[in-house]
Amino acid sequence: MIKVMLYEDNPQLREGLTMLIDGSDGFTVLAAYKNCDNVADEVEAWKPDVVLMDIDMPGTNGIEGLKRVRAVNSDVKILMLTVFDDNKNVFDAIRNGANGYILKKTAPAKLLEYIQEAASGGAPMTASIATQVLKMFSQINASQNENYNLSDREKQVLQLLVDGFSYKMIASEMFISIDTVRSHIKKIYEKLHVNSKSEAVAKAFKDKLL
Amino acid sequence: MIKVMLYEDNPQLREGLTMLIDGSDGFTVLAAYKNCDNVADEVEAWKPDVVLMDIDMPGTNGIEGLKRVRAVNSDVKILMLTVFDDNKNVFDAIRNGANGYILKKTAPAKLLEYIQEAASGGAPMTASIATQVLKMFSQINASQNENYNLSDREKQVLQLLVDGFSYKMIASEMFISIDTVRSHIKKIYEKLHVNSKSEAVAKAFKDKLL
DNA sequence: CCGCCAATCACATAAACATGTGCTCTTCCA
DNA sequence: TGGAAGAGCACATGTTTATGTGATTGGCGG
Repeated sequence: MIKVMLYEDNPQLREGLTMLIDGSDGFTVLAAYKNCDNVADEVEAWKPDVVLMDIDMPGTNGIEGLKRVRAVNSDVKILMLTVFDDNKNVFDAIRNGANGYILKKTAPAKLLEYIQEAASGGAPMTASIATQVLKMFSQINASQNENYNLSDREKQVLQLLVDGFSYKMIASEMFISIDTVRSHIKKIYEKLHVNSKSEAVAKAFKDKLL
Repeated sequence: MIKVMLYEDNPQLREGLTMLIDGSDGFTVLAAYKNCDNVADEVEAWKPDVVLMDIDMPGTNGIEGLKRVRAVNSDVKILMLTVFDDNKNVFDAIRNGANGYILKKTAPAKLLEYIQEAASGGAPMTASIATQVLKMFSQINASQNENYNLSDREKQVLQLLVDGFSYKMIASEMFISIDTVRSHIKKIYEKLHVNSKSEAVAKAFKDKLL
C-alpha cells in the first residue's frame, strides 16, 4: 500500500485527486492540505511514501515546500505537479531534490503509474518535462572541446598554473628550471591565444581543458 | 504514419522490433540495419521521423552513430536503446542530442508510446534513466555557495580579472585610479584567502562566484 | 640521413603584480 | 554621534610575469 500526501490549493482538484488515488487499489491518501505552511511538520507526522506537491500555491509555494521537507527528510519521494513546463521551476525543483515533475493534465491512469514509479525509486516525468531537462543539460555542456593540441608536459604546467603555483614552484614541482617553465608557458599562451596567466587559467576552466 | 528506422545488431531483436513496430497502426519501419557504419547517409536517404538506436553495437557504436547523424541532421528524433542505465552512456547520449533514452526491457506497448512521444517532440525516458539524469543534474549544481561577502565593486573587479583585464585596463574601464584597483584586489584576496590573480580567477570559477 | 619538434636550459629587460602604509570621504547604524 | 566599512587615492619596494633571442638534446618519420 503506497501512502500518499497531497498539497494542492484548488479544492476541486484536491478532492478529485484524493478520490482518484484513495479509490485505487494499492494506494491510500493519508492527508490533503491546501498549502505548505506547515509542510515539514505534517510530513514528519504522517510519514508518507510519496508527496504530491502543487507548485503554484498561494503563501508558501511548492518549491519552498520542497525545500522545507528536504531540510528534514531526504527519503520521502516528492512529485511536483504543475500546469506549465516552464524552465525555471523545473530547474529549481530538480536542484532541490524533487523526485519527479509531472503536468496536471496527465491522465489519471498515468498519474497512478507515476506515483507507483516514484515510490519504487524511479524519477517519473512527463515527456515534455524531460525535454526541458535535456535541453538544460545540453546547454550546460554546450561548451565545446577545441583541442588546442597541448602536449602532456604543457597540460601539466597548465594544471599547476590553475592550482595557483608560481613559476618557481612549478619548476621545483616538476624538477626543471624556471626558464623551462617559461618556455612551456609561452608555448601554452600561443596555443590558447592568450597572453597572461589568468587568461590561461580562465580558458582552462571555460573550455574544460583539464 | 510515423516513419521509423532501426539500428540493432542482434538479429532476433531487430526482427522482433521491426515486426512489432511495423505491425502497429500508425507506425512503419522504413529500414533496419545491424550497424551504424553508414548511418548518416542512410538517415539522409530514408528521412525517418524517429531512429531507434542501440548503444552497444560492434563497430560504430550508438553514441558515435548519434554524433554522425547529428552532424548532418538536427531534426530527426533519436531514441537511444540500451540494456543498462549506466551513467556514462546516458550522459554522452544527452550531451550529443539524443531525444530519449529507454531500456530494452521496456514493454512493447510502452515502447510504441515512447516512439509516439518522441515523434511529437517529447523526450521519453524510462523512470530509471530519469533518475540518473536528475542525479547528474544535482551533482553538477551541488557546488556550495560560500559567500565570501564580496562587495558589488569587488565583484566587478573580480569579473574583469576573470575576463583577462590588467590592473591598468580595469582602472580605465571602471574610471578609477590604478591604486584603487590595487586596494580592491588586495581586499578580494583577503576575502577569498588567495594571494595571486590566477588563484582568484580559479576560485571564481570553482565556486561559481560570478 | 636529415629535418622537425618537444623538452630542456640560459640571459636579459620591461611591464605587471603583490604588499605595506597612510590618508580622505561618505554612508550606515548602533 | 561616533565608529565601522566601502570606496577612493598616493607612494614605495620587491617579486613575478611576459617576451625575445638563442642553444642543446633526443626521438620520430619521410
